[in-house]
This record gives sequence, structure tokens and C-alpha cells, in this order.
Amino acid sequence: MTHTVRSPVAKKVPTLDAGEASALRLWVILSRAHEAIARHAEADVARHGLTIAEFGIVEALYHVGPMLLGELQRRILVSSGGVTYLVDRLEERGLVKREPCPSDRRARYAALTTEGKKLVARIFPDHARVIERAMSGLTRSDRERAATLLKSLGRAAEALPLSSVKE
Amino acid sequence: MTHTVRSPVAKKVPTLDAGEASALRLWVILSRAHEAIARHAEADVARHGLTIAEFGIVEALYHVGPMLLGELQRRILVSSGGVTYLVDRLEERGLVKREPCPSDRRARYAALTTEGKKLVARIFPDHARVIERAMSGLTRSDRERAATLLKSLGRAAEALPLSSVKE
DNA sequence: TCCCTGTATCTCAGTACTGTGATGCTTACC
DNA sequence: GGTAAGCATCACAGTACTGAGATACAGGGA
Repeated sequence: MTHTVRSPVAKKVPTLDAGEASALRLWVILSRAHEAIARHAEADVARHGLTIAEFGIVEALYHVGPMLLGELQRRILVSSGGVTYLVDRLEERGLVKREPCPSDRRARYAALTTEGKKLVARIFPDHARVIERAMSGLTRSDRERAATLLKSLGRAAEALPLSSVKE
Repeated sequence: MTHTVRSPVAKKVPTLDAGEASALRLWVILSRAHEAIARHAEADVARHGLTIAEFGIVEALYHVGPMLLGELQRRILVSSGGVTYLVDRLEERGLVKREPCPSDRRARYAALTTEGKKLVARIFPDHARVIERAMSGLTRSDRERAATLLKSLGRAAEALPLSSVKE
């Protein structure tokens, strides 16, 4: 994914125009930046026995209140089986409980238990500090510039259908 | 991770200063953007029976030439067991072969087979187009702006030691 | 020469999911 | 009022890795 190619086979990819080159380069850099930040986030939540996805759930429930499992699924971007699995695990640990939805008997809420609320209240401030520290490579205004750009990028990519199978 | 909080428990996190808020917000946006692009990349390489990590390996070998397994590991950011696993799989499919390193008998090179080279030559141009399409939310100059910002972000985060265990 | 420390790769059990398909409840339309 | 269609949830097999140790070699010093 180097785009200043120095290899003997470089001539074989002459079809790379400047737009493609900038896209590939950004893809590599985006991946590495995400990976680097994710490592910090993971290491932090792992200290409390949580994965990133599990933390995403309890944090969402903490800040939004009880949510339908389907809402959680869309929010933290996991598969349908994934939410079930994650909520099962959090329920076993006594951090989350399931509750019936009065208006739709198909659906169920996930909500934090008292213990779950205490846990999030205890670890969230530290987590925020860890993320800020991990992001210390950018000033606050650069973070906002980056956020603006990445928001456009993400929104467009989410809206775009995956390129269909050709073979 | 909403930072304009609307929940009944919002008062419980008053310790979030503006720097932390911008960092958390960027973390969410970065994750979603990465996830959205990654879906396109995955869907594309999956058409050829490859994962992103496997594609990363053959692409690196294509553009750089034979590499030590350790070099590959650092380049595509997987664990040591991961490189072994990935190269094993690519070797089984006849895309990659291992070769001894003359100067160090512990080390081994991975190199593309003829078939591997043909595969990359065939799929890389399409892949570049898929990535560019996935990135169509940003103009070329915005991509470069984003790349500059993310490079700083990633470099700093990689250099920073993971926050140590406190309990 | 013989350690001793460091590095490269491999092994393997374990993990955190994903994807497919089934099930049960609800709503909409005949 | 029956039946089909649509969601939300669940069960389970499969997958792509990770992480911790084991093994083999390297290189410098006593």
C-alpha cells in the first residue's frame, strides 16, 4: 500500500490514478490510526473485564437509559447474534438486565442494574481520560477538523451499497 | 458516547471537559468511518476468498517483494501467531511460499508464487477502485487533509505506552 | 568454549465475535 | 377472521484471529 512504489513490479500498476492513490493512502492511515487508538481503549476497558463492544453497550445504556436490543445493535454496530451474546454475558455478570417492552411484546429492553450503573460511573471518567491521552497527537481544534472530515467520509461510505459480486 | 447528553443520568458525568469531549466524539466518528470503509474493503476482497489481513500480506509482497515474516507482522499489525496462521493459509492455497533466509536461520521469507502474483495483478486495480468509491465522501484534497491529521493522530497514539494497570 | 540475553518463528488453546437459519409475536391485507 | 408478511430475538456452528508459552538460532562477553 506504499504509493511511492519502489519495487521491481511497480510498472504493473500504472493504472493507479491520483484519486485512487489518495484513497488507498488514506485507507492505510485511517486503519493504523484506528488500530492505535483502539489498542488504548481496549487496554483500558480490559482492566475492568470488558471488551470494547461490552463497554459500548453499558456506556450507551448509562447515557441514554434502557434501550431495545435492536437499538443497541444499530448503535454499536454488531450483528443480531452479537447483541444477544453480549447482553447474555453482561447479564451473567449482573451488570445488565432484560425487561419486557409494554408496547410491543416482541421486543425487550436492556437496562443497567444498580451494579452496572455503579461500574460505569466508576470507570467512565478514567476512560475519557485514556481516550484523550491517546488523542494527544491532535490539538482540540484539529480533532474537530478531523471529526468533520471523517463524518463526511463515514456517512458517504455507509450510504453506499457494497459493490456487488462480479464473479 | 453521545456528548450532547439527554438522559436522566447526565448530571453524573459533569467531569467531562471540552478536551475529553472532543476526543470521545472523534473516537466514535473514527470508529464508524473505519468500520464503514472496512466493510467495502472486506466485501471486495471476500469476492476472491481473502480476508483483509490476507490481502494485506499478498499486496505487501507484491509491491515490496519477499519479506521476512516479522516485517510482515509489523506491517499489517497482527500478532506473531497471526502471521504464521495467515501465511499458512496463503501457502495452502498456493499463493505464497516460504523461503529460508541465508543470513539468519531463524528467519524465513514469505514470497508470492507465480499464481499469487497473477492474483494480485488481477484484483488490485479493482480493489483500488472500490476503495476510491468508498471514499467518495471526500474530495481528493480533503482526503489529503484527513490523511495528514490522522497520521499525526496515529503516530502519537502508537508511540504512547498503553496506560498501565491500576487495579 | 560456554553461557546468557535477545530475537524469529511456531504451536495451540481460547476468545469474541459473525452469519445463517429458526421461532415467536405482531401487523396488514385480503 | 384467517393468512401472509415483517420484525425482534435466539441458537448454533463456524471463523479469524490473539496471547502465552515453546523452540531454535544469533551474537556478544567471560
